[in-house]
Amino acid sequence: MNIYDIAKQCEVSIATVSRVLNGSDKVRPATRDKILAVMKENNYSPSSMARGLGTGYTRMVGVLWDSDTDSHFAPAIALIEQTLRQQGMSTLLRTVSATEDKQKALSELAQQGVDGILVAGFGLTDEDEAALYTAASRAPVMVVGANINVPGVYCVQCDERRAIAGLVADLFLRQRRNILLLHDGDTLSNREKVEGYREGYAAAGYTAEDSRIIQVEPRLDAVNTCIKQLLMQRVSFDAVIGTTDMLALGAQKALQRTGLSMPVIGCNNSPLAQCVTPELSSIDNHAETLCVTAAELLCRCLQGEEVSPYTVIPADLAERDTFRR
Amino acid sequence: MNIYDIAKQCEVSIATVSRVLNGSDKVRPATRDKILAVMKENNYSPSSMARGLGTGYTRMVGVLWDSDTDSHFAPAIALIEQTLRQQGMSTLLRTVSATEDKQKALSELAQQGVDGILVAGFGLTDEDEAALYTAASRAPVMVVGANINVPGVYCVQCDERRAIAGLVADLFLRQRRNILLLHDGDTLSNREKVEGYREGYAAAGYTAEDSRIIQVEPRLDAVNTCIKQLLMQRVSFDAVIGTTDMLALGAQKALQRTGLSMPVIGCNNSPLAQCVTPELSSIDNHAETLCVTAAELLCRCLQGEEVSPYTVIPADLAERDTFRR
DNA sequence: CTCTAATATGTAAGGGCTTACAAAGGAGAA
DNA sequence: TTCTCCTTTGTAAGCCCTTACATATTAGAG
Repeated sequence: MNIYDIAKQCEVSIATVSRVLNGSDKVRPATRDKILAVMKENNYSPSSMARGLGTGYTRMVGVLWDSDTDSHFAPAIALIEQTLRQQGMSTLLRTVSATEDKQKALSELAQQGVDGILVAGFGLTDEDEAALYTAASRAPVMVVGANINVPGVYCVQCDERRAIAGLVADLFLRQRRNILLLHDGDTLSNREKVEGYREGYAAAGYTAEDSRIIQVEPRLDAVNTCIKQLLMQRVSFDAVIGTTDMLALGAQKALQRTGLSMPVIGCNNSPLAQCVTPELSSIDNHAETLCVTAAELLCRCLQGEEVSPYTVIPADLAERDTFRR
Repeated sequence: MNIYDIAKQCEVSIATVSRVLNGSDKVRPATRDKILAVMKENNYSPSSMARGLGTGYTRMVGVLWDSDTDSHFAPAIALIEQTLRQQGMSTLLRTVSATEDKQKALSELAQQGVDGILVAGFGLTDEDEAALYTAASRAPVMVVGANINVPGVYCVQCDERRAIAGLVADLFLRQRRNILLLHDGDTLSNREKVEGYREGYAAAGYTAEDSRIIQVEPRLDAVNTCIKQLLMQRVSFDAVIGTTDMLALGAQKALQRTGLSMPVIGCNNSPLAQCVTPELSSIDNHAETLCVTAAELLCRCLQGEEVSPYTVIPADLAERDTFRR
């Protein structure tokens, strides 16, 4: 069943059918109704392929998704899909693991003919900028949760740097001066968090010590080992910030086992944080808002609207059991 | 840059270029090499739209994903995408929330022109069978985690029914005769679990009481309220099985608050289970294996291979803190 | 009842690829 | 050298739409 069949049944030309398909207003209502009726009757739906060929647009957005991210990201990707769908866009999903080549993923996605690209939940590093640039020359690229200054690349980010700086200030007020910062690698996003941490120290007139900025694998057991080692090495600390909830949680569990108690704060405010006992405090990066905003802005961009290349939304702290102590 | 440009640069016809593109063996090696070189040089990639139009295949699989599922499903969807990609297929993601019309989602997906459909993490009910049937008439449908007897619909399932029956038997051996079963609705999958539960009772010569089969919203607070109510109503139980980890976890937390301790077992063995203290026991449905198998079978099916309409893999129990007590 | 100006519809040319069929080229045999 | 018979390449007809442009219809004005 194609557009010709419909046209024939309605005794009109395919152009008229096509107009109806595209919501053109230059069709007499009676004609339109008849065509719509016949379409429905025959359960006709136009070939997205042919349409794509004709217009040059696939109405698909490629979503690049870091599959190693905290699983809290699952709802986020659903939100992205829903938002895109509301704007008439489909979601072509492409996952990338930490060990995979992000650049390759990006270029493959660009070659798939998507109209736009959304990069989400991603530990982007400097090296990825080139790939982003190339991809952006094919289709607008929207990055969630990082700040990348590349033409054609748009960013939506949550101000976690400031949030962490504020958190450090707060801890200082409570005489916590040796704050451990756990992160999971040199990504753009982590780098901002480290900056925030340093800013917090600087604002209080201190200098953050590198020995308390620790990189660790994002697995509970790795964090456990790490904390134990630090204790053995007599590295002193009186509070822990993790750049993800997973890291903070690992630390919390490790401390719990050794009978220690101190403020432990994670990032992302994932569902995990509320599931555990004691409940984990976490910096809320409003992943939902971030994702929805990103998807919406991308769609606007695709519709030819002028869109700001950088959008920030504020973060805040979800204070729970592991905060005041 | 299109196939004509490449053809011109190589001084061959587009047919030859197309043959190279499709890996036909009827091209002289020298010609092939030259064409490949020019393609690479120009960073050419064929239009998937045009290809789709030509062949009738989009090389896309529509993945229908229940966005309300436990977020443990996130890794699963990544696995699906990766498996499909290995087979040369792209993933068109479509999420559906509990309140949305699954049938509509299914038919929209079918109309998008995907070559196959994979239904995952889904609380399917009887009513969805019709939609599955319709969708299956357009493209093969693969359902993960349910057993649906509809032509054109393939299923891959984990034998949770048997696993739960076994679990109940085990609890009986430990003199637990009043096992609470928490589920989150009348889905095909839950129904099987309930059946398993009943089977377990029956095998021991008892009859399961409906008063201990409780439906509850899949939220921690709802479960908490539910358990409290049950205790107030003096419904006696000496063990809890949840059809998801979330449910079991909610029960565990509620019991903990009231100072009670008994075996609590969830389903799905999500990462959550190991993150909490005490660690949650869970029936492992091997979601990863399930997903990979489903994706692979679907691809085989798309390649015209004969595929069994129903595949089962065994479940087993991850025994943790909340099991032996 | 014309004539003009909208408005509604039709025609046909792409868009970039696949593929059946036709044609040309080359190798080996006679 | 000429004649088959493969092998390699080319031609052209789709695939199903969109859309610029041409044409037909209609409404309103005169």
